[in-house]
Amino acid sequence: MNTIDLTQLNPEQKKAVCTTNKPVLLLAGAGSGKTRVITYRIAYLISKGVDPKSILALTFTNKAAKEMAERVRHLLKGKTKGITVTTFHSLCVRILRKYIHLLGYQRDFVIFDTTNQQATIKTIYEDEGLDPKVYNPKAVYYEIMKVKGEGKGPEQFLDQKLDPFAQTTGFIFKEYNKTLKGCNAVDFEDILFLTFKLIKRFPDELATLKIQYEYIMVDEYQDTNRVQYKLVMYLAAHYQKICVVGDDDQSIYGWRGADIRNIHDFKKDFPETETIKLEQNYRSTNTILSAANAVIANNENRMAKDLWTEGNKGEKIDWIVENTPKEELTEVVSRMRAYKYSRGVLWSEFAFLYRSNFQSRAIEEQLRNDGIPYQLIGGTKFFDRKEIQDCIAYMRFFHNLKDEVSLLRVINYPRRDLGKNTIMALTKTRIERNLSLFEMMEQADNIESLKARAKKSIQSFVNLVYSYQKRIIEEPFWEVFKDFFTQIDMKGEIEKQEKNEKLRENKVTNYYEFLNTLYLYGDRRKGEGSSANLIDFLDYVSLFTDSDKHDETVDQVSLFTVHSAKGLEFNYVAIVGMNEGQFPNQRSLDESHQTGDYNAEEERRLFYVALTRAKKVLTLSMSKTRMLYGELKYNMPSRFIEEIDQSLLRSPDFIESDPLEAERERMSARGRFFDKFK
DNA sequence: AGTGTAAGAATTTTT
DNA sequence: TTCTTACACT
Repeated sequence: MNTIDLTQLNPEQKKAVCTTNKPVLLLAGAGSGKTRVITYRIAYLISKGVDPKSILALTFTNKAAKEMAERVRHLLKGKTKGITVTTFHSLCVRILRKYIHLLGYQRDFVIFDTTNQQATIKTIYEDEGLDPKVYNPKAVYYEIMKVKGEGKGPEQFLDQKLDPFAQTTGFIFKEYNKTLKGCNAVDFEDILFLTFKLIKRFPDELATLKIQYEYIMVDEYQDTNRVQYKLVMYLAAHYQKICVVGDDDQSIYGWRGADIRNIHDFKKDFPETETIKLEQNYRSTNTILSAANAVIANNENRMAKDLWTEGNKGEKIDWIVENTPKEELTEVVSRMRAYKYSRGVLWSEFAFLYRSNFQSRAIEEQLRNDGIPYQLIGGTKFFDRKEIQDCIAYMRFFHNLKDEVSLLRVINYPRRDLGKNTIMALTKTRIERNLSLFEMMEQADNIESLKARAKKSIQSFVNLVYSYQKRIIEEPFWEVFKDFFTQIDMKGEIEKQEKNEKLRENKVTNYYEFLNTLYLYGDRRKGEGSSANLIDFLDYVSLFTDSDKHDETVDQVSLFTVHSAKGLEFNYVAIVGMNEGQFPNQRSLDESHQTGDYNAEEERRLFYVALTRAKKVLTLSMSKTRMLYGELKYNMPSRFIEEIDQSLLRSPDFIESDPLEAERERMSARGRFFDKFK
C-alpha cells in the first residue's frame, strides 16, 4: 500500500487529514483549502488500508461531488472503487429506491420538482374551491416546504387553535401529501424526510445502513437543515468517526432551512470533538482579504475566526459609480477589456456576480453588444422551461400512469378536446369511486354526464397511451419517446403556441436539445434494460442543476448569482449592483424585522462569499438610479461598501489620471508575462 | 375554441 | 415598464 505525500499541507491541514479516529469539526475559512483536505483525508484513509466501501463523503451539489471524486481519483491514481462520494439527495434517493415500499410507496416513485409541486398546490386550490387571493398559494407553498425541511408534518398546524391562514395551510399540506403519495411521487424535501422516517420507523430493516459507513465526511456543514442534520447524526452514531467541514461565515441558505445551530452545536452532539481551524487563505490578495474580514466582522453571531494570507498586497479594489445601470455595466466591461488586453489574460478568468437572477439580463445584453463570449449559470433551469417540462410530464406519466399531476399538465396539450368540463366530470366521478384519473378515463364509457364526443376523445387518448406503453417495455425508451413526440407533433404545437418569432425559435431549439439529451443519455446506457433506465433519466432530470454545467475549460466570462458561485474562484471578479436594496436585498431585509438582524447578517455573509471568490482583482459597481416598475428610483451605496476601509478602494478616474499607478500596473503585467517563461 | 382587452403583478437566493 | 392572467366576446 503506497503512502500519501502530505508534505504539501500546512500543519493544521495535516492534522485535519490525519485525525480520523474521532469526531472532527473542521472550521475552514474561505480559500483555506478545505476540498484539498477532504480529498487528502479520503486518500489517507485508503492508504491506511481502510475499506473504501466504509467511506462516505457528502456534498450539496452534484458538481462538488463530481469534482471531489475526480480529485481523489487523481491522488489515488484510479484505485477508488467503492468509495461513496455523493450528494445528500442522491444518497437518499438510493436508500428510498430500496426501502420506500415500507412506507407504502412503490419503489419506482418519481421526483417532483418545484414546477410540479406548485402545480399540485394549484390543483388543490381548484378542487377545494380555495381563493388564491385570500390564501396566497406561494406563501402556503413556502410554509409547507419550510415545515417539511424541519422534519415536521401537517399535524403541526392542526393540533392547536391557530389563525385561519395556518389552518388552511395545514389542510392544504395534508391534501398535498395525499396527492403526491397518490401519484407515487416525492418532492425534494420528501427525499430527505422520508429517508429519515424510514430510519426511525424501521430500524431493523435499515440496520445495515448504520454500520456501513465507518468514516463520514460532510462538506458545507453550515448549510445542512434539520433533517439533514438528523440523518448525519444517525449515520455517524455508531462509529463516531465523523468529520464535518464548514464555515459559519459562509452560511447563506438560512431561507431554505439551513440551521446554523448544526455547526455551532456540533461539539455538544459529540463531546469528544476535536476542533481544527483552517485560517490561512491561499486564494486572495491581502487587499481583498482585508476587505472581506472587515465586512464580516460586523456580524455578531459568529464563531471567532481570523483569516490571513501570506500573499502580496495586490491591487486596490475598483469602485465604480455611474448614473444608470447601462453606464455601470459599460464601465465594468470596458475595465474588463482593459485588464484582458493589457495583461493577456483569458475571458474565463473573469466572473460577474450579482445578488438576483434578473440582473443577469442586462449583463448579457452588454456582453452580447460588445461581442464578449459568456456563459450564464443559474436562472431558469433548462429542464424547467415550459416546453421541456411538457415533454418530461409525458415521460413521467408513461412511466407511472398514476401520476395525475403530470397527466393533467399534458392531457390537453396538444389540444385533443379534453377541456375543463370533461376533466371536471372525470374528476368528480373519480373521487366517488376512488380511482386514479387515468383509470377513470379507461372507464369513461360508464359516465353518463359525458357527451359522446368527449368519450371518443378520451378513448383515443387512452389508446394512444396503451400503444406507447407497450413499446416502452420492449424498446429503448429514448427511441420510443422520440417517435411519440413526433407523432403528437410537439414541435408544431410549440410553434403554434409562441407568436414571438425569436422566442419561438428558441423554444424549438430547446426542444431539439432536449431530444438530444435524451438520446445521448440513452446511448450511454445501451444494453441495459430500458424501463429501469427511464427512472434513472427522470431522476437525473429532477436532481440536475444548472450550476453543474459550468465549464471552466472554455474561454468565456462566467455569470453567476452569488449563491451559485459558492465554492468557486476567479482571478477577476466584478460584483455589480452594489446599492442598498439590491445588495443587501430589500425583501430579505424586510423579512428580518420579525427575526431581528438575522437576515441582514445573512446578506452580509452572502457579500462575504462574493468578495472571497476573487483571487487577484475585484471590481465593485453601482448605479445611482434604476428603473423599477416604470418608475425612476434613486440608489444609495450598499451599507457593505462603507464597511470596507476606503483606502482599499480606488475609482477608475483615479487610475487613469495617476501616472505612478499606471506605471505600476504595467510593471506587474510585464512580470506576469515573464512568469510564463519560467 | 380562439382572440382581444384590461387589470395586476413583477424582483431573492436553489438541492 | 413589460409580462402574465382572467375574463368576456366572437
